[in-house]
Amino acid sequence: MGRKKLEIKRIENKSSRQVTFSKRRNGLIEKARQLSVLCDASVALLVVSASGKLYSFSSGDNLVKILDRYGKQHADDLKALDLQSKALNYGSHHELLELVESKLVESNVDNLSVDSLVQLEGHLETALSVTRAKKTELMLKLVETLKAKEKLLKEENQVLANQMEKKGGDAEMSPGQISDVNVPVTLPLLN
Amino acid sequence: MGRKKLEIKRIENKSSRQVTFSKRRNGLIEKARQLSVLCDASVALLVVSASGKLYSFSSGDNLVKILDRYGKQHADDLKALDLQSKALNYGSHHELLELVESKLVESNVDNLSVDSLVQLEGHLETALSVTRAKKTELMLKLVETLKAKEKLLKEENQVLANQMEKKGGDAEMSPGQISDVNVPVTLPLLN
DNA sequence: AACTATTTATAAGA
DNA sequence: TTCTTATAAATAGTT
Repeated sequence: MGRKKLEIKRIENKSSRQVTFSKRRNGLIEKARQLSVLCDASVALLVVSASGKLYSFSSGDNLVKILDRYGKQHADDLKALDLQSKALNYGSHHELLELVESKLVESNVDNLSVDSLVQLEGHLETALSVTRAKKTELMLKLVETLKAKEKLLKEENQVLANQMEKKGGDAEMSPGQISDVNVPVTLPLLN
Repeated sequence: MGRKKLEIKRIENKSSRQVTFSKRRNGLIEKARQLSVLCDASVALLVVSASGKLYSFSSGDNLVKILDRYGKQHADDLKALDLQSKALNYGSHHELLELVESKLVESNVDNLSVDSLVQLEGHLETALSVTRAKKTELMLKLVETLKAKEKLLKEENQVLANQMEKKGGDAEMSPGQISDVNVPVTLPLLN
């Protein structure tokens, strides 16, 4: 739907690929929203760019908003615990379960229809997917931050080493020895 | 994009809502496919109709195809075990984990970049969501089947009761007493 | 399911 | 990125 008909195959030019990605992603998300509103459907959409950035839409707005805040908390925890993600995963599932339980209690389980349970399950699946993807995004950011820090520290180290050299003296330190904070990044594949 | 501009709010007329759902769902899935191809992005789309039917798209075709077959196996198991889904859930996760492990071994983990791991995680998330939703769909079908069976049996029961009545005699059976197979359907909310 | 008048999305260009 | 605009695509209402 543009000036020319576009073949559906990978766009080789990088910048036009990015522009198209941005435009079509927005369009897709808007279409997903419209479908969920118009037809009363449960819709979940996850888009991960080639560079690992997450964009998502979910019709389960309430839960997702809760999980957005939750995701921020998660980010802070990750920073605090420095990638000790295992415990956090259990934590997150636990919290989510509590949330679900309270939801079920407040709506009087026994009177729920199979249909509404199925719908709830759909929302939960979505919320879980979004949470996991968000976690990945946050971890990526964290990794980038750490890499940036590492780079700065190495530069500082280099400067210091040069200063030592000027002063002269033994017991020199090779650059990178102290500041080499190559964090062992073990991504949890399944939560 | 039709004869008239349509407000984005729930379509009240049921049949036009269904028609619109069908059209827009197809459109959305096609758009999702195009985005993933054109821009080399990982896209997952789940749509659940108000009646609980699942439609999905995922750019991780390989895994999803495997999981489609896997879903059929799952269906057979469900039938065999008569809704003893708890054990099956563990089974499914276990099998999926094995699949992942073999994938990782065959591609030599140590050489994988963070990016490709992230991409793999995305695919797995999708696959898991699809599996869970498919499971729900299958369970719904199973429930429908059982309800249909129940109805047939009740009718048969009624016929038999009438025949008994004609013959005359004591020790009659009230209809529905034997054939009342109301299965306690406890849907597992989180797998 | 098709058709078709319109609206919408978007490719290219600025 | 953002805006503009010519054109392709999607789809609302109709048959």
